[in-house]
Amino acid sequence: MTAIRYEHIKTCKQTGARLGRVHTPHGSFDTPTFMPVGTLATVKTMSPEELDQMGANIILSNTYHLWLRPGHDIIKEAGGLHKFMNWDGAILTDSGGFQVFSLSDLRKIEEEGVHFRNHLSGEKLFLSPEKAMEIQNALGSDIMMAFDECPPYPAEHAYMKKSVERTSRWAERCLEAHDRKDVQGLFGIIQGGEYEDLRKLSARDLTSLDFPGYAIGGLSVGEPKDVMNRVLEFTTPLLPEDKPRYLMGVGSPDSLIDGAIRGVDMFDCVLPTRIARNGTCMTSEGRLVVRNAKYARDFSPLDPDCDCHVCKNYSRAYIRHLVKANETFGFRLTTYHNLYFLLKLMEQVREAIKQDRLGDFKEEFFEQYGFNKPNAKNF
RNA sequence: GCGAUUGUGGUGAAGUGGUUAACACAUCGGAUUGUGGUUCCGACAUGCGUGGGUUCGAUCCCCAUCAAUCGCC
Repeated sequence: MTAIRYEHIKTCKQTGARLGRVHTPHGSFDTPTFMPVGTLATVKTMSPEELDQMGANIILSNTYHLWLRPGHDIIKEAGGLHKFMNWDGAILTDSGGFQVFSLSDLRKIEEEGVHFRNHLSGEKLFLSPEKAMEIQNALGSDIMMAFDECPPYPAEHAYMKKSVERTSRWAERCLEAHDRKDVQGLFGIIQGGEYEDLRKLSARDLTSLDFPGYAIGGLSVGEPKDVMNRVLEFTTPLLPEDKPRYLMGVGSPDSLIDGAIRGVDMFDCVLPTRIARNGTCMTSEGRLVVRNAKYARDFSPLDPDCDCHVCKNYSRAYIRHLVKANETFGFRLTTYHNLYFLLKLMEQVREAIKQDRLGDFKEEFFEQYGFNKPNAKNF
């Protein structure tokens, strides 16, 4: 019995995008989907009730951060992460592989694992495939991620090859160490940077291990958009059609659509929540920096086309005031709206796939959002 | 009325007889993609209360004047 099962519903005739449903021990969710990020066992500023209200049914949390604080032993004692944070939907945990590279300046990679420093205390730590599995088993997430290496962009082919091979060996060790396969599914992570031969190598290694799902890692690490799209184009066809595909760390509206078109089912990103805390919102007419002075007397909603709780009840002027004054409620409003915006976008993407018109939808959306303008912002 | 002290950008405040007058906050922009909630980067005083004077040169020295604060009548 496997914890995670992918149900393919249909493929968009116009683009090849997939409509599907993923079943987990904590409910099912329709794909393509976006997963809000809750690093420290909370999607910053949002309550689980609000996440539920906005339509989220899977969130991401973090092995690395929860290991350091409060400690996975405490969460295990609480009865697992779901009970600990009072979230009954699905949870995916990142393995800590990325954090070791993004948060720590001192790190040393060995075959056994990675030595690095705790970004909070400076204490020396060691993370390995076995340790990452032990922590995620203790957390009890529905989807666990393999411990991988995420090299920076750009990286030399020679280095990338070594890294990919090591990540494959680590993936095998993860599978070996994971001992709750009946209630937690472990996803493998395809690496290989921008190199087609290495993506092939990585995909071949990992698919031979038969994971219940596959992630594409090493993208959205600073490479241009066209590189990401090209890599996706030659990587998703290497993955089995009966398993979910997860593009890690991607969350700008255009990338979500471009990813879905290339066969991706799941996405996660800190972008909507992070920019929300700095007063930037995603709207159907593009990015809106609500803290800008021009909104001081603008009593219209963030997005006139949005039917979320925030847009129905609060004005730009009010939200700007709260954000400028550093009021928590302001961050809550912008965060709620941004997450709703992306969840709604994915709903529209699914509907477009259903109607075999995702290509048309992309055109319309890009036009309205402003991605087609010469000096278009990234998101 | 007398005495003392102080007058530097929106605010609080450094500072020196000599190129671009610190810094902080506020303000105004920008950034942000497997999380930095109090993050990062930029912009922002042609002028140092006002008027004279000394000097090659004054925000910094001198005089006058105005203002504020404190104290005394």
